[in-house]
Amino acid sequence: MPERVPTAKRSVRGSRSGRPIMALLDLLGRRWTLRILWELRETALTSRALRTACDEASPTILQTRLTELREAGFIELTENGYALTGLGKELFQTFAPLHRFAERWSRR
Amino acid sequence: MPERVPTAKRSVRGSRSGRPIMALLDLLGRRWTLRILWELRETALTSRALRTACDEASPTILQTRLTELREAGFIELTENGYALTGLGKELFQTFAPLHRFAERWSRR
DNA sequence: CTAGACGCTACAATATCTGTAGCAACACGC
DNA sequence: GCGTGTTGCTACAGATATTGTAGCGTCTAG
Repeated sequence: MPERVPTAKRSVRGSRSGRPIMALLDLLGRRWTLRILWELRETALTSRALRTACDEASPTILQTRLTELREAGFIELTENGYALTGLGKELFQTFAPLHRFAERWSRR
Repeated sequence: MPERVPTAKRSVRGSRSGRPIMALLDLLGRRWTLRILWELRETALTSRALRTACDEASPTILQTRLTELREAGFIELTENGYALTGLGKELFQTFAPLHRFAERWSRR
Protein backbone atom coordinates (compact mmCIF):
# COMPACT_ATOMS: atom_id res chain seq x y z
CA MET A 1 0.00 0.00 0.00
CA PRO A 2 2.34 2.72 -1.19
CA GLU A 3 -0.37 5.35 -1.18
CA ARG A 4 -0.39 7.81 1.71
CA VAL A 5 -3.61 8.82 3.33
CA PRO A 6 -3.87 12.58 3.51
CA THR A 7 -4.50 14.10 6.88
CA ALA A 8 -5.41 17.68 7.52
CA LYS A 9 -2.21 18.19 9.46
CA ARG A 10 0.38 16.21 7.59
CA SER A 11 1.81 17.09 4.23
CA VAL A 12 0.55 15.14 1.30
CA ARG A 13 1.35 13.50 -1.99
CA GLY A 14 1.91 16.24 -4.49
CA SER A 15 2.04 18.94 -1.89
CA ARG A 16 4.75 19.80 0.54
CA SER A 17 2.85 22.77 1.82
CA GLY A 18 0.83 20.85 4.36
CA ARG A 19 -1.99 23.31 3.97
CA PRO A 20 -5.28 21.61 4.83
CA ILE A 21 -6.91 22.62 1.56
CA MET A 22 -4.18 20.84 -0.37
CA ALA A 23 -4.61 17.69 1.67
CA LEU A 24 -8.33 17.86 1.02
CA LEU A 25 -7.96 18.50 -2.71
CA ASP A 26 -5.55 15.60 -2.89
CA LEU A 27 -7.93 13.22 -1.16
CA LEU A 28 -10.97 14.35 -3.14
CA GLY A 29 -8.95 14.18 -6.35
CA ARG A 30 -8.43 10.45 -6.10
CA ARG A 31 -10.53 8.24 -8.27
CA TRP A 32 -13.95 7.34 -6.87
CA THR A 33 -13.61 9.51 -3.78
CA LEU A 34 -16.07 12.17 -4.88
CA ARG A 35 -18.32 9.51 -6.30
CA ILE A 36 -18.42 7.57 -3.03
CA LEU A 37 -19.31 10.66 -1.04
CA TRP A 38 -21.96 11.40 -3.61
CA GLU A 39 -23.53 7.95 -3.45
CA LEU A 40 -23.67 8.06 0.34
CA ARG A 41 -25.22 11.49 0.32
CA GLU A 42 -28.65 10.42 1.52
CA THR A 43 -28.44 6.83 2.63
CA ALA A 44 -26.00 4.36 4.10
CA LEU A 45 -24.86 1.60 1.76
CA THR A 46 -23.20 -1.74 2.35
CA SER A 47 -19.87 -2.17 0.65
CA ARG A 48 -21.50 -4.36 -1.98
CA ALA A 49 -24.33 -1.93 -2.61
CA LEU A 50 -21.78 0.83 -2.93
CA ARG A 51 -19.91 -1.24 -5.46
CA THR A 52 -23.08 -1.60 -7.50
CA ALA A 53 -23.86 2.11 -7.18
CA CYS A 54 -20.38 2.94 -8.45
CA ASP A 55 -20.80 1.06 -11.73
CA GLU A 56 -19.07 -2.05 -10.41
CA ALA A 57 -15.86 -0.29 -9.52
CA SER A 58 -13.16 -2.70 -8.50
CA PRO A 59 -13.44 -3.76 -4.85
CA THR A 60 -9.73 -3.24 -4.38
CA ILE A 61 -9.78 0.46 -5.00
CA LEU A 62 -13.15 0.94 -3.39
CA GLN A 63 -11.81 -0.60 -0.22
CA THR A 64 -8.75 1.61 -0.37
CA ARG A 65 -10.90 4.72 -0.69
CA LEU A 66 -13.24 3.63 2.08
CA THR A 67 -10.28 3.22 4.39
CA GLU A 68 -8.91 6.63 3.46
CA LEU A 69 -12.27 8.28 3.94
CA ARG A 70 -12.68 6.58 7.30
CA GLU A 71 -9.28 7.74 8.47
CA ALA A 72 -10.13 11.23 7.30
CA GLY A 73 -13.27 11.03 9.45
CA PHE A 74 -15.74 11.52 6.60
CA ILE A 75 -17.44 8.13 6.67
CA GLU A 76 -17.92 5.34 9.16
CA LEU A 77 -19.06 1.75 9.12
CA THR A 78 -22.43 1.45 10.84
CA GLU A 79 -24.78 -1.47 11.21
CA ASN A 80 -26.49 -0.33 8.02
CA GLY A 81 -23.27 -0.19 6.05
CA TYR A 82 -21.09 2.78 5.21
CA ALA A 83 -22.49 6.19 6.09
CA LEU A 84 -21.35 9.78 6.14
CA THR A 85 -20.30 11.04 9.55
CA GLY A 86 -21.35 14.47 10.73
CA LEU A 87 -18.14 15.81 9.26
CA GLY A 88 -18.79 13.91 6.05
CA LYS A 89 -22.23 15.47 5.75
CA GLU A 90 -20.72 18.89 6.22
CA LEU A 91 -18.21 18.14 3.50
CA PHE A 92 -20.87 16.93 1.15
CA GLN A 93 -22.87 20.06 1.67
CA THR A 94 -19.97 22.21 0.62
CA PHE A 95 -20.08 20.73 -2.84
CA ALA A 96 -23.72 19.78 -3.09
CA PRO A 97 -24.36 22.78 -5.39
CA LEU A 98 -22.23 20.89 -7.89
CA HIS A 99 -25.34 19.00 -8.87
CA ARG A 100 -27.17 22.07 -10.07
CA PHE A 101 -24.02 23.29 -11.76
CA ALA A 102 -23.66 20.00 -13.63
CA GLU A 103 -27.17 20.36 -14.98
CA ARG A 104 -26.47 23.84 -16.23
CA TRP A 105 -23.18 22.66 -17.70
CA SER A 106 -24.94 19.95 -19.65
CA ARG A 107 -27.18 22.50 -21.31
CA ARG A 108 -24.43 24.77 -22.56
CA MET B 1 -4.13 9.42 -25.31
CA PRO B 2 -6.40 6.59 -24.18
CA GLU B 3 -8.19 8.74 -21.66
CA ARG B 4 -11.61 10.02 -22.59
CA VAL B 5 -12.56 13.58 -21.88
CA PRO B 6 -15.85 13.72 -20.04
CA THR B 7 -18.55 15.85 -21.54
CA ALA B 8 -21.77 16.80 -19.90
CA LYS B 9 -23.71 14.93 -22.54
CA ARG B 10 -21.65 11.88 -23.30
CA SER B 11 -21.19 8.95 -21.00
CA VAL B 12 -17.93 8.72 -19.17
CA ARG B 13 -15.22 6.48 -17.85
CA GLY B 14 -16.61 4.67 -14.87
CA SER B 15 -20.15 5.69 -15.59
CA ARG B 16 -22.52 4.49 -18.21
CA SER B 17 -25.32 6.62 -16.84
CA GLY B 18 -24.37 9.71 -18.79
CA ARG B 19 -25.76 11.86 -16.01
CA PRO B 20 -23.96 15.21 -16.04
CA ILE B 21 -23.06 15.02 -12.37
CA MET B 22 -21.21 11.76 -12.98
CA ALA B 23 -19.27 13.27 -15.86
CA LEU B 24 -18.38 16.18 -13.64
CA LEU B 25 -17.34 14.01 -10.68
CA ASP B 26 -15.22 11.93 -13.02
CA LEU B 27 -13.44 14.95 -14.44
CA LEU B 28 -12.91 16.57 -11.06
CA GLY B 29 -11.74 13.26 -9.63
CA ARG B 30 -8.70 13.11 -11.88
CA ARG B 31 -5.36 13.97 -10.41
CA TRP B 32 -4.52 17.69 -10.38
CA THR B 33 -7.87 18.79 -11.78
CA LEU B 34 -9.18 20.28 -8.55
CA ARG B 35 -5.77 21.68 -7.80
CA ILE B 36 -5.53 23.44 -11.15
CA LEU B 37 -8.92 25.07 -10.74
CA TRP B 38 -7.86 26.08 -7.27
CA GLU B 39 -4.61 27.68 -8.40
CA LEU B 40 -6.38 29.63 -11.12
CA ARG B 41 -9.04 30.84 -8.73
CA GLU B 42 -7.93 34.45 -8.63
CA THR B 43 -5.35 34.96 -11.30
CA ALA B 44 -4.36 33.66 -14.71
CA LEU B 45 -1.15 31.65 -14.82
CA THR B 46 1.14 30.64 -17.65
CA SER B 47 1.60 26.93 -18.06
CA ARG B 48 5.02 27.17 -16.45
CA ALA B 49 3.78 29.21 -13.53
CA LEU B 50 0.99 26.71 -13.07
CA ARG B 51 3.53 23.94 -13.02
CA THR B 52 5.42 25.69 -10.26
CA ALA B 53 2.22 26.37 -8.33
CA CYS B 54 1.34 22.70 -8.52
CA ASP B 55 4.53 21.54 -6.81
CA GLU B 56 6.29 20.80 -10.09
CA ALA B 57 3.68 18.38 -11.33
CA SER B 58 4.75 16.65 -14.50
CA PRO B 59 4.11 18.72 -17.63
CA THR B 60 2.66 15.69 -19.36
CA ILE B 61 -0.26 15.27 -17.04
CA LEU B 62 -0.69 18.97 -16.53
CA GLN B 63 -1.06 19.41 -20.25
CA THR B 64 -3.55 16.56 -20.39
CA ARG B 65 -5.65 18.15 -17.66
CA LEU B 66 -5.47 21.58 -19.23
CA THR B 67 -6.77 20.14 -22.46
CA GLU B 68 -9.60 18.35 -20.69
CA LEU B 69 -10.56 21.46 -18.76
CA ARG B 70 -10.50 23.52 -21.92
CA GLU B 71 -12.73 21.08 -23.74
CA ALA B 72 -15.06 21.10 -20.78
CA GLY B 73 -15.20 24.88 -21.07
CA PHE B 74 -13.85 25.64 -17.62
CA ILE B 75 -10.58 27.31 -18.58
CA GLU B 76 -9.15 29.05 -21.59
CA LEU B 77 -5.78 30.20 -22.81
CA THR B 78 -5.62 33.98 -22.78
CA GLU B 79 -2.76 36.35 -23.44
CA ASN B 80 -1.98 36.25 -19.72
CA GLY B 81 -1.87 32.47 -19.61
CA TYR B 82 -4.51 30.03 -18.49
CA ALA B 83 -7.57 31.49 -16.85
CA LEU B 84 -10.96 30.37 -15.63
CA THR B 85 -13.79 31.06 -18.03
CA GLY B 86 -17.10 32.40 -16.74
CA LEU B 87 -18.26 28.83 -16.42
CA GLY B 88 -15.04 27.90 -14.65
CA LYS B 89 -15.54 30.69 -12.15
CA GLU B 90 -19.04 29.46 -11.48
CA LEU B 91 -17.69 25.97 -10.94
CA PHE B 92 -15.04 27.21 -8.59
CA GLN B 93 -17.59 29.06 -6.56
CA THR B 94 -19.60 25.92 -6.00
CA PHE B 95 -16.74 24.39 -4.09
CA ALA B 96 -15.05 27.49 -2.76
CA PRO B 97 -16.51 26.80 0.72
CA LEU B 98 -14.19 23.81 0.74
CA HIS B 99 -11.47 26.11 1.93
CA ARG B 100 -13.25 27.00 5.15
CA PHE B 101 -14.18 23.38 5.62
CA ALA B 102 -10.57 22.28 5.25
CA GLU B 103 -9.56 24.67 7.99
CA ARG B 104 -12.17 23.27 10.34
CA TRP B 105 -11.18 19.75 9.38
CA SER B 106 -7.58 20.43 10.30
CA ARG B 107 -8.59 21.45 13.79
CA ARG B 108 -10.60 18.37 14.61
C1' DC C 1 21.71 35.89 -33.54
C1' DT C 2 21.51 34.75 -28.66
C1' DA C 3 18.97 34.08 -24.69
C1' DG C 4 15.02 33.43 -22.54
C1' DA C 5 10.12 32.14 -21.91
C1' DC C 6 6.20 30.26 -24.01
C1' DG C 7 2.93 26.00 -24.98
C1' DC C 8 3.51 21.53 -25.68
C1' DT C 9 5.35 16.58 -26.70
C1' DA C 10 8.27 11.90 -26.43
C1' DC C 11 9.37 8.24 -23.88
C1' DA C 12 10.77 5.05 -20.37
C1' DA C 13 10.10 4.13 -15.42
C1' DT C 14 6.86 3.88 -11.87
C1' DA C 15 2.52 4.08 -9.40
C1' DT C 16 -2.20 3.38 -9.54
C1' DC C 17 -6.39 0.99 -10.98
C1' DT C 18 -9.10 -2.89 -12.91
C1' DG C 19 -11.16 -7.43 -13.12
C1' DT C 20 -11.62 -11.84 -11.44
C1' DA C 21 -11.45 -14.84 -7.91
C1' DG C 22 -11.87 -16.01 -3.34
C1' DC C 23 -11.22 -15.72 1.89
C1' DA C 24 -13.26 -15.80 6.87
C1' DA C 25 -17.16 -14.40 9.64
C1' DC C 26 -21.79 -14.15 10.39
C1' DA C 27 -26.95 -14.90 9.76
C1' DC C 28 -30.70 -17.45 7.85
C1' DG C 29 -33.97 -21.41 7.17
C1' DC C 30 -33.98 -26.24 7.66
C1' DG D 1 -25.75 -29.96 12.55
C1' DC D 2 -25.82 -28.42 7.01
C1' DG D 3 -26.20 -25.65 3.02
C1' DT D 4 -27.08 -20.91 1.16
C1' DG D 5 -26.55 -16.27 1.17
C1' DT D 6 -24.68 -11.97 2.71
C1' DT D 7 -21.22 -9.17 4.87
C1' DG D 8 -16.33 -6.66 4.76
C1' DC D 9 -12.23 -7.38 2.80
C1' DT D 10 -7.84 -9.29 0.26
C1' DA D 11 -4.55 -11.48 -3.60
C1' DC D 12 -2.72 -11.02 -7.76
C1' DA D 13 -1.82 -10.34 -12.62
C1' DG D 14 -2.72 -7.38 -16.37
C1' DA D 15 -4.09 -2.80 -18.05
C1' DT D 16 -3.96 2.18 -17.45
C1' DA D 17 -2.52 6.53 -15.65
C1' DT D 18 1.13 9.38 -13.82
C1' DT D 19 5.90 10.81 -13.12
C1' DG D 20 10.39 12.68 -14.33
C1' DT D 21 13.59 14.09 -17.63
C1' DA D 22 14.60 15.84 -21.77
C1' DG D 23 13.69 18.57 -25.56
C1' DC D 24 10.97 20.45 -29.66
C1' DG D 25 9.35 24.74 -32.43
C1' DT D 26 7.81 29.47 -31.78
C1' DC D 27 7.94 33.98 -30.23
C1' DT D 28 9.95 38.28 -27.97
C1' DA D 29 13.66 41.12 -26.18
C1' DG D 30 18.12 42.38 -26.09
